[in-house]
Amino acid sequence: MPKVTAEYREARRDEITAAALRCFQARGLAATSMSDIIAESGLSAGAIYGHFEGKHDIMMAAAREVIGHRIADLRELAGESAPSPAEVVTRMMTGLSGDVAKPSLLLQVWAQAMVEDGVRELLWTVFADIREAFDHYFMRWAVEHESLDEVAAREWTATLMPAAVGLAQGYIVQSAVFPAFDSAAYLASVRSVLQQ
Amino acid sequence: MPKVTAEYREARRDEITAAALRCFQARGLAATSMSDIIAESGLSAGAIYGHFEGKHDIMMAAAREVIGHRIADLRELAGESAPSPAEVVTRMMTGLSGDVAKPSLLLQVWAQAMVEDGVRELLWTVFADIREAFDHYFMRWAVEHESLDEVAAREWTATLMPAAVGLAQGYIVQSAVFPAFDSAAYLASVRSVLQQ
DNA sequence: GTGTCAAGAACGAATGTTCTTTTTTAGTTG
DNA sequence: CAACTAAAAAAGAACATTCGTTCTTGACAC
Repeated sequence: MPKVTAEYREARRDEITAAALRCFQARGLAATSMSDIIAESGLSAGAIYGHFEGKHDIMMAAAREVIGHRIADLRELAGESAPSPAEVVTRMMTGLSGDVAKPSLLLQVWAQAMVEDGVRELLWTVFADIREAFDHYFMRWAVEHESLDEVAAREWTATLMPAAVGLAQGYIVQSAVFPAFDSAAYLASVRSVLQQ
Repeated sequence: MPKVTAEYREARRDEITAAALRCFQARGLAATSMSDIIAESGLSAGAIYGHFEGKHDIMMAAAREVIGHRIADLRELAGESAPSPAEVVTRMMTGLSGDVAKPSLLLQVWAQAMVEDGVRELLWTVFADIREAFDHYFMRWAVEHESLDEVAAREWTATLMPAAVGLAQGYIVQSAVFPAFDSAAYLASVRSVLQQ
């Protein structure tokens, strides 16, 4: 029989995850040590190991936190009137600001996925979700605004998809790498190449 | 007075760098240890520290090796007849295959740049070079094929630039992350959004 | 033989994790 | 409602291991 409520435990977990995210942001995913996380959280080693199995477990929780949020943004578009491809991609990118998922953290997660199976699989499912959402919106746009039949719309969407995803990824790379990244200019550029 | 020739020393350095690159590719930049590099190179700790100051020094050499090659490709375009933006971006991406700069390694370097000043500065200079090259080709195309005057060409280029760079970065991310990445489809998609 | 190179044992510091101890908690009893 | 209890959570010292680096030794080139 537990001595604290489930809510309390979950809150503690979130606390630790948040501290870990701050460390990952500052020092990088791989370079962050347990001591760093312990110090940042203000807790002790024993406390943390009561909530997570180990460093790998914390990293996965942090990665989930970081890349999971991207989907929610896209779902919100569902209610609005059929958005153009440029609007869909724009939403994906602007949703980043103010999120836990700082671009530099996303970059860290991507790099970690090259090396760690768990992160890679997590990343695949998220990218699959994003593509599915893009596909939904693009198809609708193709039929309603480009006046294409189902077959032509499918082809049009398939052609557009890689570049649309790539533009979103480029946004993340550039905003992470360049200190004076001009977000508005990038969005304008995206609108321009995706024509409207 | 050295007992071996300068060529011998440089060859040794390259040997070590190559071994390090193999390790970085397999285990990731941050997770690779000196023991890994020592074992992979077949040399000893003493030998390696005779050629590099330390791990940081090796990482920088590897990073230079990885991202430095991107420029050479672009320079080759200079001779050919004014390439279209799509051709420029395509060249940037296709040049990756068969290079030391495997996309997954580039991703590692980008992530490392978030954390290590030396790598970040190196990355900035490379990206600046790439943009400069893009700028050169885009301007020429704007004047010769879009019949724009200098001022309009500059604006046209500025609008196109962020997306063009982003598309190239998206290619790297996708080819690194997705096991079944369809390179040809991506290139077709780029040609499509950059119209021709 | 003198001066450089390579080998690999050796070093302290830092790593992720566990273990023991102390503190806190919720539930029970008087 | 106060005191007690059993159990769980937190603290932090302690652990073996691995880290990056240095040092000592022997081998080899000129």
